[in-house]
Amino acid sequence: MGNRPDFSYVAKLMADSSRAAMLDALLGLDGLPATELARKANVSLQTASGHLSKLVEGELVCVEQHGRHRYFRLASTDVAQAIETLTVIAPPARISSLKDSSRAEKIKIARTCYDHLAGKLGVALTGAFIEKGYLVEAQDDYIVTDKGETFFHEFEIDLYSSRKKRRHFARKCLDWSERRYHLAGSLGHAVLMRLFDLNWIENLPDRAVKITKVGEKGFESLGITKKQL
Amino acid sequence: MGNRPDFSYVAKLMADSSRAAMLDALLGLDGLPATELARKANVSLQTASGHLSKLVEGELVCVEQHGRHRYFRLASTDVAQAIETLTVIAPPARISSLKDSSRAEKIKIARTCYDHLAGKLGVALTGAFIEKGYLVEAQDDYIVTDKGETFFHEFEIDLYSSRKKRRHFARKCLDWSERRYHLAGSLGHAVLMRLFDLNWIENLPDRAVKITKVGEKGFESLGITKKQL
DNA sequence: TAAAAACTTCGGCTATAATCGAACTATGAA
DNA sequence: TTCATAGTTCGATTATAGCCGAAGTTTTTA
Repeated sequence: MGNRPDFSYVAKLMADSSRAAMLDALLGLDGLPATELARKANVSLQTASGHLSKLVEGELVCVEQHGRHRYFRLASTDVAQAIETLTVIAPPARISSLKDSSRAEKIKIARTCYDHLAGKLGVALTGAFIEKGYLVEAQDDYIVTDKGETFFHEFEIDLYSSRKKRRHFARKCLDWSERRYHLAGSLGHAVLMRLFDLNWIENLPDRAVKITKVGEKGFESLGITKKQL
Repeated sequence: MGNRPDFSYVAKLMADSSRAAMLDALLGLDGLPATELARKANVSLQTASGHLSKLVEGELVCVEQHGRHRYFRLASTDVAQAIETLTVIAPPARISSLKDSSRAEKIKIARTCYDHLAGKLGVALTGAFIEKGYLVEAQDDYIVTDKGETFFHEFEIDLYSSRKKRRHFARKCLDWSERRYHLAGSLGHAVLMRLFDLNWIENLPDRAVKITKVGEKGFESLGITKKQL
């Protein structure tokens, strides 16, 4: 290898199935304690602790200490992005039961991707924003138009405080199931939070998301029909 | 894990340092025989053969048989993309010598990324195409404008035969050093080939690329100054 | 001040897989 | 038809690292 960063180091950290299960759980945005992550990965607390120190050492994960609790999070959205990009070329999950199959279907329709909306719904919503002229595409980001400023204001999303955040504002993110870009960054996060507030969507297990009755009408008002999903 | 594809399977394939060295070599676009890949990874032919069957089995790599030779390639640009995205969060290569440091610098300025141009130069060139109105951004791709059609024709790139290829035409690709998108796909490839033909750039080791004297003037005519790089 | 909870460290066991020598197959050249 | 080249398969060895039991540290609760 030349003088490029060594990607195999990161790959090694993601390669172990226990660590992968923990990273997967951490894609869920909430900071989780070691006990919870041990449970998700089906290993003892000691084993989990060892894995977590490796992930922290490798800067894939960071810790916040609150008294005797230590909450683990993904270190950056880049880590989430890397996991999603690997998922694009990963072999599809083997479907062993009817229940699995319906779950797999749901997760492709709508899910959260780290801290924003992904799946068919995420892609469709981003498409609708562009269609209506609220967003335009730029190199690595989306740009909010004047029309968009008005819209997001009416949608009760505070663009000012989103922009202030020390992170990308309207980043593009590649989706593993749709292989299309969709809105991420602090604006993507704010949109997701607003959709929960409005009760347009509800959480299902494994980061899948369900569209409520109210949501169906809401998304239709933005030009997204049920058929598209 | 829910019913998502298992990214740890792919990570495991990339985690071994011998396989990583092979994948790294294959980012260089040329199909390479097993003997060559064994040499790059510093392992015996038997070991290399074992690794390569795993990579093929995992669909990260594909083979073309020509008589007793078997040429290995990355299976898709998505694989190259996944490697590049992992590289974004990988720890920087440790710089142990002055020679390493200048090599690391060179590789950030200009290099080939799989089959197209990347690094500062790749990003700057793509930026110039957009600036001059030859390309506009779309969701996952760039679109060639009418002005662009004329330009690429004058630049002696055959858009028709690039479009015909069974692959993305003007895809976006994320760069690990610049963290910016740049032009990939068959058009990105054609541009790279044309730059070699014009003798604007020359190959250095490890996929780094050097701008020639002729190239300096050429890139300047496209509005890319040496300072930008 | 004692006990419980959250987590880490240490040590030994075990399974996985990376490695290469040796033997094998298949293609191409002399 | 014989030899060389390119590559694969098999088997034995070895190193790595994942795993948990046991014991330790620190903080909160009682």
